[in-house]
Amino acid sequence: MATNEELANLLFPDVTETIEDLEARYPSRNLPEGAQVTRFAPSPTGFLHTGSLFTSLISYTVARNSGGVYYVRLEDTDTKRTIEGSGDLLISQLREFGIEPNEGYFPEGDKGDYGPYKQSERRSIYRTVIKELIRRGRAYPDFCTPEDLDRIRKAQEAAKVLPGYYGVYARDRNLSVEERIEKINAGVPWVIRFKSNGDHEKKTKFVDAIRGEIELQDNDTDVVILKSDGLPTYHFAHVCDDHFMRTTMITRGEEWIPSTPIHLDMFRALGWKAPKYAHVPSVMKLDYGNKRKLSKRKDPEAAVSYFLEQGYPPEALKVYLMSIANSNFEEWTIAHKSFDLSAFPFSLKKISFDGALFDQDKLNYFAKEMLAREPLEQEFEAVYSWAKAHDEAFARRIEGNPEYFKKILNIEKDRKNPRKDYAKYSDIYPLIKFFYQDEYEAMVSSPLPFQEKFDRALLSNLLKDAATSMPYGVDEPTWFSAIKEIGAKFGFAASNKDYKNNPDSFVGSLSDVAEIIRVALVGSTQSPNLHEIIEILGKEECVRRMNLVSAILK
RNA sequence: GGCCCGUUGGAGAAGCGGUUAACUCAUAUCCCUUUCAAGGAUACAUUCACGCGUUCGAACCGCGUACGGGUCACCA
Repeated sequence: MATNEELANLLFPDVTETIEDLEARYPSRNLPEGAQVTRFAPSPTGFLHTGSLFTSLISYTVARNSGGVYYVRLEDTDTKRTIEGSGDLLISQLREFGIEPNEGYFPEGDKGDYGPYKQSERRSIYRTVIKELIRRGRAYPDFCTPEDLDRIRKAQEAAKVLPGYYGVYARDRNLSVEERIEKINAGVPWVIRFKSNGDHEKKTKFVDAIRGEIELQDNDTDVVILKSDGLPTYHFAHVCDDHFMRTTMITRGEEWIPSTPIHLDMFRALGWKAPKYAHVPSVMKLDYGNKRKLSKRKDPEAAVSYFLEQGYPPEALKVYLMSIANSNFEEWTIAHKSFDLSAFPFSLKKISFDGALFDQDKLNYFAKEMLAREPLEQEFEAVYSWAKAHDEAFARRIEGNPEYFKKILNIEKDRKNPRKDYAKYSDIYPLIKFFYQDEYEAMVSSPLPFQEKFDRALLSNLLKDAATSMPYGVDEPTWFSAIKEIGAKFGFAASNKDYKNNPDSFVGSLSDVAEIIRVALVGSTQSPNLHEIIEILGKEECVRRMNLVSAILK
C-alpha cells in the first residue's frame, strides 16, 4: 500500500530540506520583552494606496514604539496582476512619507536575516513545508478543473448550502494515495489543498489587538495552498512567512477578518504559535450617500501619489491619518504644540472599529498649520524639491533668484500668528506670481479690478503721485501714514471712521486708497501684507509699476 | 443568502449606569482690520439608528428590528 511519504516524494522529489532546517535557519529574534515585529506586505500591483499608508503608519508606529522591527515583504504571488517596478515604487513612496522600514525588501536589495523578502523567491520554503504537510496527511493534491469547481459551486447553490470546497463537496479530499499517484503519473494537473479538520458548527475565537475578542465559525474548507503555477496562495504564504520571519503582530485590513480562521487552522496544523492580529479599519469615502472603501479606480485621493503631486507636505497626510487612528492625537497636538508623531503615545486600543470618511478639509487644516509653522529654510527646501519634481516652471523661477523667493515665502511668517494660506506647495505660485515681472505684465495687460465708481483720471493721478511720494525702507506705521496723506491729497478720508461718519464729504475711504495702490502693484484686490510686498519689490519696481498703471489709466 | 463587524452633530470623535453629551475640523454670524489669509468671540446633537426590556436612573447593560460596511477565488 502506497504511503503519504511516497506521495510527498513523487510531488516534491527535489525537496530535501525539512521544517527543522528552516526553524534553524530562521531562529527567533532576540528582541526585548514586548517588542513587536510588524510588516508591510504589499502586492506589487500598482501605486501605494492611501489605506496602505494608513496601515503602514500603524504598523510602523507599533514596531517603533515597542522597540521592535518593521520590515517589508513583497507578496508577488499573483503573477497576472504583478506590475513590473511596482514594488520599488511602493517602497520609495513609503519613504517619501518618512516611513523607513528597518529590514526586508528594498529597491537596492534585501536587507536582513530572514529573507528572501520576495515571495516568488521563497518557493523552496513553501515546498518544504507543504511536503511535510503531505507526509502528515494534512495536505493533498487536488485534480479538479475550473469546470469541476464550477459544477460543485452550482450544486451548492441549488442545494442552498454554503459554497466552498469542504465536506462531501471536497471531491478529491478522500482519494486514496494510489489514486492520486496514478493521476499524477498520468499527467493530470494538480494543485495542493490544505486538509482542514475544522468543524463549521464550532466557533474559533481570537483576540484582535484592536477589536478585542472576535468569534467566527471554524474553518472547514480545504483551501488551495499551492497553485498550479507553483506559487502559494496568500493564506499559506502568510502563515509560512510570518512564522519564519518571526512576525509577532499582523497588522492588515479588516477585510481579512473573515479568513482568519483559515490562518489559525493552518497554524494549528503546523503546530506553530499564531501571531497577534490587529485588523485595521478601511479608509472610506461617501459616494451618493453611501460609505465605501476608497477606490483606486474612482478616487484620486486613494493613491498616495495624488497628495505628493499636489504638494501636500507628506508629514501632513501622516498627521491627518494619525488623527483618524487615534482621535485624541488632535488634542495632544494642541496641548503639546507639536505634530511630532514619534512623541505621541499611540494606542491600538483607541482605534475605532468603523472606517473613517476621508476628510479633505481636515487634511487641509493640518497642512496649513504645519506649513505655517515650518521654519523658512526648511520650507524653502521642501517647496523647491517639490517644484523640481512636479512643476518645472516654478522650479526655474526659484532658481532664478532663490533669495528673492525666500523673501516672498517669508511674508508674514515671523509672527505669532503666521500667515496660513498654503495647504500644499501647488497653492503657492498662483498667489505670488505677481512678484515676477512677466507675470505682472500679463496681468496688467487685461483690465485691472479697480472700482467703477472712481474716475480713471483720479486713479491715474493718485498713482502718479504715489510713485513719487511713497516712502521706502521705513516701518509699516510710517509708510501707512504716508499712504493716508497721499489719499487725503485726492480727497480720500484719512481714516475709515471719518469716512463712515461722513461718506459724502470724501471721494472714498482709506481702504479705497490702499486698494488702488494694491491693485496697481499686484494686479488684484487681495494680497498678503502690502508693506512687506513693497519692501520685497523694492522702490524701483514699485515706481515702475505705479507709473505704468498710471499711464494705462490715462 | 450565510457569517462577521459597525451605527453618538455635516466630518473625525470623547463618553463605559447619574455630565450642561468633551474636543477638533467644517459651517454661520459678529469683532479686529488698508484687502486677503489669520486671530478673537458666539452659535451649531433637548439627545446618542429605532423599538422593547432591566434599573430609582440608560448613549452606556440585554433582546429584537432597521440601516451601513466586510467576506464567502488556483486575488491579495
